[in-house]
Amino acid sequence: MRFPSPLVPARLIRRYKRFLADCRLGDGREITAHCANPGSMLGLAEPGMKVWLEPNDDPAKKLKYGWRLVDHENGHFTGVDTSVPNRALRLALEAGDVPGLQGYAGIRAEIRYGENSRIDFLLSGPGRRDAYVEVKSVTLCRAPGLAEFPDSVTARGAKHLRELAAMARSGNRAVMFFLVQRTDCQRFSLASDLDPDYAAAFETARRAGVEIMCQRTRITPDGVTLGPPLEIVI
DNA sequence: CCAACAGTTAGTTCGAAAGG
DNA sequence: CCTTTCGAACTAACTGTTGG
Repeated sequence: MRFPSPLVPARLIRRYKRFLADCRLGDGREITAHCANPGSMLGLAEPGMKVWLEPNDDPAKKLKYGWRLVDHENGHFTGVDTSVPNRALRLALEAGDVPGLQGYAGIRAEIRYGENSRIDFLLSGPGRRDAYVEVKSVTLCRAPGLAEFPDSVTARGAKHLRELAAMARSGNRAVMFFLVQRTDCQRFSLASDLDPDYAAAFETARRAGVEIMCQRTRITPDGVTLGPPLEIVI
């Protein structure tokens, strides 16, 4: 997935009200960028961080920049846009590049299921079980090389796991797909200390037959693509 | 009177649904 | 068919309401 417009570097001044981030551009101008991540962004919204913004000249948009990346200034990046994982995974699914999820003729997004939820991807094909795939964007890293999810309490995430478990019990494939939007991690684990309820729901889902998948992304200011699988250590 | 709980709000995106 | 509209998603902080 390529960014539609070339990103520009900036420095984060502060993030506030979930969706807003004041930044200083290279020419010294201070602007407010849209933060496409309503999560806690633990460790990723520190004032002074180098960030990359996507400019736009869309008159319908109030904010002329969107925050896409954190640049750790050591060659590594973290993607903060929560809509990127779904787009990048869709491209990879269509290209047949996702191990374990290849050869499905039908790829549909945002299909209603469960109790008023939507599944990120419903994969189907002749002669095989439907596969319900839920994608989560992983950005938390507290120990070197170890990516973790979630980064705060997520009741919705736990609900998604229960609904995936229900699909697995009723004979479908159900996949929890963690997409790590960081280039500096090789292993993945659950942040059970941050949300014990989520960790419990995860174990229940796994015992019910929900498959766990986890892949890294390759990130540059040009775009984001899927990378290799991570070792899951739970 | 205060704590606990419920509802609301913020901006953008995506895809589904509805309308022409 | 294409265009427009609509709802859901994301979470924290705030306001308003309720109950002990």
